[in-house]
Amino acid sequence: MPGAEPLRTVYDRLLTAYGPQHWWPGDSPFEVTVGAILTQSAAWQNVEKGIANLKAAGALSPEALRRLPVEDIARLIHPCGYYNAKARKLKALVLWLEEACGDHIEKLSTRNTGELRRWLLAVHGVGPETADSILLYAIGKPVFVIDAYTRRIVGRLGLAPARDGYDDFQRLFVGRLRRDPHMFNEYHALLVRLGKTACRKKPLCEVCPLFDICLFNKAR
DNA sequence: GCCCAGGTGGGTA
DNA sequence: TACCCACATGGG
Repeated sequence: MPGAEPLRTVYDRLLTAYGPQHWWPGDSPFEVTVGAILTQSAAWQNVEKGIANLKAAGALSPEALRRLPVEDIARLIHPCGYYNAKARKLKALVLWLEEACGDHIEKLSTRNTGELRRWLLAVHGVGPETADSILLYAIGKPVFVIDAYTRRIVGRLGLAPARDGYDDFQRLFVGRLRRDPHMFNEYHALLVRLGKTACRKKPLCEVCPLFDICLFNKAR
């Protein structure tokens, strides 16, 4: 595949350095889906607290979330931040799940990926990253998730202009790599791992597996 | 006290 | 279409 080499190199190096990341954390496709909403512009540590609260309250199911008043959901997910906004988003999501698949997320795997993505994007609170996280991590579709870490890292490697849009970044990966959900899953998780550790702080650059090919270092 | 974390929607020019 | 802002907690 044309242009695939740099992306393969990055993947191989990250996998060697960090090993499999076993993503997405979550006991069920529904928990993964809820996590995709709660993690919007939030630290995962806070998301875990919200999910634990939902579990403890017996509220981590589509039926329970449809039944609960939005104020109660907001209280349970308080640690996640934007709790009022996210409570409304969860409501919209579980209403959609009932309509889309009768709450059986696994049934969605047989549907056309593009149609499913457009359908998800029409749900309040589901943008491109959230839709793709659900498609890949909850449904197993071969879509590449682009997040802030991915943009930053790809930009620093000089593989794409940092101001490119979501779809531009996605085409970069999907167009140059084989469409393998397992590899896309691992690749995105590894980019987040890198972003959370070495890529976050300048002094840690020396331990970054991509140190020598990072423009950020060459410019210094 | 400040910055940022696995974004999205709505309003305005 | 392209910005700008609201939405909010918790850890470093």
